[in-house]
Amino acid sequence: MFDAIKTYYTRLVPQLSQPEWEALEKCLSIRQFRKGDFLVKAGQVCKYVSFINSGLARLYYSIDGKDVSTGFAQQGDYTSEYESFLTRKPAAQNIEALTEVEAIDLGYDDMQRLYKTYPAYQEFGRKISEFLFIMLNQRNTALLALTPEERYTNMIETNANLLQLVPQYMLASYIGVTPEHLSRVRRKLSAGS
Amino acid sequence: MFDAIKTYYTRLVPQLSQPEWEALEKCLSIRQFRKGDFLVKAGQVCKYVSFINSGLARLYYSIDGKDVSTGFAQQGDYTSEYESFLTRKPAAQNIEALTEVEAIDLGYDDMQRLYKTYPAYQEFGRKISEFLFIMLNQRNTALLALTPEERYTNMIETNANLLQLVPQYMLASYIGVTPEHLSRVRRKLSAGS
DNA sequence: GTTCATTCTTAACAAATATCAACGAAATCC
DNA sequence: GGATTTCGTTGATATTTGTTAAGAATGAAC
Repeated sequence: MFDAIKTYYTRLVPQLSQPEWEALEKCLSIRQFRKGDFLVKAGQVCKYVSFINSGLARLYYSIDGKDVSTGFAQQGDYTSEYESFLTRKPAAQNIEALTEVEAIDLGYDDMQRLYKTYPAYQEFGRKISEFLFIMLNQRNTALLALTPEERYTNMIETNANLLQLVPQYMLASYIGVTPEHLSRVRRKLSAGS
Repeated sequence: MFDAIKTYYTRLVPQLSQPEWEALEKCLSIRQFRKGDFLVKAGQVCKYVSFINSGLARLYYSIDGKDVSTGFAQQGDYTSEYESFLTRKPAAQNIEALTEVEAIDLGYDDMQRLYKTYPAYQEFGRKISEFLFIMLNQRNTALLALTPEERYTNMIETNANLLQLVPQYMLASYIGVTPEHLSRVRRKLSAGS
């Protein structure tokens, strides 16, 4: 049931003991989502960090009626509106299931209790936060330092599988342009090669 | 000598014991910078997290010969090219002293040793990482959801002191526009009020 | 297999912002 | 306190990207 998530934890904190793992396991619960369902709705507090056991979800802002995607979570990834989760304030972003999704949730109170009781989970929490910081920072760097065209070719190289799974207009906003403009970028790229 | 930084730590981890504090204190060292000096140079690995004991520093990318400021650290703030510090890879950003700066450094190896030895520092590291994530996420949200004008007025309200201390062209890139454009934004604002 | 909705592409036009260049003001340095 | 550099403003123009609208392609539903 929780094999995949256990692998995830032991990769970050290899010395996790059996009792520690069991304490965590007791806190985990499974939620099922259908395509189009929301794991998190903007405006509501994000109550969980969710491990994606299967399926695909996206994280996005809804601004002036337009979506701006900021990330995608696949099987084996963690996802959360982490700022909301940490601050207990309403989420600015939505998390939506792009396919059927099975998520393994860990709630805020349980997480704080694990932190208090087991130093190993402090370490896990630190490493997760560091990881999320690095991801966000890399995305920022790319948005600042690269052109839309470079960000798109980058994506082809590093996230080829997402190009298959995600509609192009979602990738467009992730890359930081309109769908129309991404279409132009693609045409230009295919002409020049 | 280390009063300010001790306050900083005990605010994040109130239960810090005397031996724990002393273990940290042994790792701290002070560096002095003159205006224009670099605390961190892009291309080199960032070796420290630095507490600003006095003065003002800025964090910025240098892209195509142009600066893009991403943050400012004042007295009482921590600063670091944190992605480089965590990953031990060359920094993408510079940290530059905008005034004389006195910084209290904590090195990577010492930090890892503190993490290993004292759970309290795991907790500190977690909270710092969470904080940095939230800061970065808020900046992202502002860049996505607000106009340059809104970001500027926001800054007036929340960071009034920085407007005094930092040249306008650095604020411009922080806000995400050219200095010329910020100048026009300001003119428009003063006309309309 | 036809219909309907969704997605992608294309083109013409519009808007926001950048670039370039010049000038004036302010601060800094001998 | 004059000279020099740095900084901020302004205007003309250029570029990038967004907007709107239409149609083509794709895929799902019946």
